[in-house]
Amino acid sequence: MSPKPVNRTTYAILGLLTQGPKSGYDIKREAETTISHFWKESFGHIYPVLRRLHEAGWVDRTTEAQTGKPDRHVYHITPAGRAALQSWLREPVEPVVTRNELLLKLFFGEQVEPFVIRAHIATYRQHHEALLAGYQARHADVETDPAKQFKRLTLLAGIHYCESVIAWCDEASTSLSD
Amino acid sequence: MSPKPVNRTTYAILGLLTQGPKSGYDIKREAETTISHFWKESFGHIYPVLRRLHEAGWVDRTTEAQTGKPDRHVYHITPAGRAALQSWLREPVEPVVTRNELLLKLFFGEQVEPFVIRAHIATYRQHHEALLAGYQARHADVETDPAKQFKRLTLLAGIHYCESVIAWCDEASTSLSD
DNA sequence: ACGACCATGTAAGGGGTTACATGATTAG
DNA sequence: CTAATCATGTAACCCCTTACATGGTCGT
Repeated sequence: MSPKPVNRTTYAILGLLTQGPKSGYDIKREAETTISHFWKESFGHIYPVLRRLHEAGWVDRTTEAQTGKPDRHVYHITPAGRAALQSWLREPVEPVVTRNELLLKLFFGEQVEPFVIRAHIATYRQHHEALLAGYQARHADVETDPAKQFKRLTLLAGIHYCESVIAWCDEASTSLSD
Repeated sequence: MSPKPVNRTTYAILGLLTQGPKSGYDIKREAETTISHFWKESFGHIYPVLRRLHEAGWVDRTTEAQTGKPDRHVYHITPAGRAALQSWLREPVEPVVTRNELLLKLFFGEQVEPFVIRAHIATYRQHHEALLAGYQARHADVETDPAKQFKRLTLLAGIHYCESVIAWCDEASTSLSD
């Protein structure tokens, strides 16, 4: 019940735990299949944060002994954890500027031969086309299920984003070829 | 001429120094007026990095004595620094997943009353509308100057991005009101 | 035989932000 | 009189990733 953990990993984990008890390993897997298009977590951070969540009383822990593997620690969100998550959900979202390395290279593009930047943009476009295809497939899977509305909307955000990137790449390529 | 600095701040600084010699203070100001829509730097990082760039021989430094202020250190990019920048510019851009806190809150939206999420989206939309207006104004300023093509394209990316966010917000709002 | 999956955790280290310390000048 | 601008730098701190350590089972 001591120092409140406050980083964003905290809330990602608490959120995933509202969908059922999970081990650290489960949390990683679940994050990869559900929120990975806008959120990544690593084991090296998940385990220490789970420990702090436990100390803060935001999660309970049960241990399942296993043979040939480390004990499996299963975490359950507590009412205090749920309250902490809700209070975070209600807080306003601070706008942040995301660093974009492609744009940084483009901005200093005059320092290299034009084909270098054109190639970067072509790769960037391809990457976002692949992402888009993935999002569209996953979107189709959840499109008609009203219980998956929130998930659907996060995928829709990805779709819009990729489409805008692709359109920009095309404009930029044209502009750089003149 | 010792340990190569390799972080991204390094290259942002080197890039800005190709446009003329600058002090740490100048670099911060310049970053804010040119690349701030996709890149932020803080003093607490600029000064130590400049020092390492100097030690690596990627920048030269001249000192201007001043009255009532600390000495002004002006940094000039060296040929070695320029080569380092170019080699970085030629390297492929690694795709990264950017954490998006709004989407994380949305994903766990069922944990709070619907109006909470709707309000977050409305704020998000407003914010991106304001950004869009700014980008459009700056884009108009550079639209006809072929020497500012790269800058123009980074602004265009911001415009596309904001438009896609706004369109998504509208779809999401409608979907959440049904 | 080899890799993937299961399962936890630590250690090292980098990258970055914020706050602090100092202080003169100038504009509103 | 207050805030902003100029100007440098340090210290504390957090957040997070990568690599390491360990090792059994299962599929191909």
